[in-house]
Amino acid sequence: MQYWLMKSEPDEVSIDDVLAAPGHTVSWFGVRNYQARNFMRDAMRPGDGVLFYHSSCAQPGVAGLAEVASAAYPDATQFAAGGKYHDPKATPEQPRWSAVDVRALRKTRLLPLAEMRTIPALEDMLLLQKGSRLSITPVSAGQWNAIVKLLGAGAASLEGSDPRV
DNA sequence: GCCAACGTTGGC
DNA sequence: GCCAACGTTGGC
Repeated sequence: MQYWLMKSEPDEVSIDDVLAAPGHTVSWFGVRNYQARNFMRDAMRPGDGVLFYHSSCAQPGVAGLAEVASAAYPDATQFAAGGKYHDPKATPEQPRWSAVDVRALRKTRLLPLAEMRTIPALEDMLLLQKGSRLSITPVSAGQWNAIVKLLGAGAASLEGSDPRV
């Protein structure tokens, strides 16, 4: 079991959007960074915990808890000629980009980026490192537990009695 | 809108 | 393999 932080622009896909989707699940497509792709393709497993982070918005920060809901599969948008995510060098035989399904578990209070920066237990988070821009980053168990604690009782564990919405 | 920082591309 | 140019990210 591993933990991840995944960034989404709420104008595109917010935690509310995922909770409103069928099965509270969406396909995480459109990643076009090799490091982020490698995390999805090589390291993510169904059931991994996900901090759902809102980026490029007025109030950047962790907005909810989610989980990885599938193994990685080829991102279909890479094959769509004329589409925003088209990659002319990708073919169905030799796909370049991967996606996973992500299921929202619950919306939390917003944990602002500025607050995260003040918490000693989080100082090593990749998200907080200078110049870090990766849209998917691994989160340690200690960082996960510290954040879940900050977000309040009931969020303490993904394996809890009923953490789902 | 600004701009620092990073990733990718492509000429050489 | 180097590195300049360009594009993107994302906080502020």
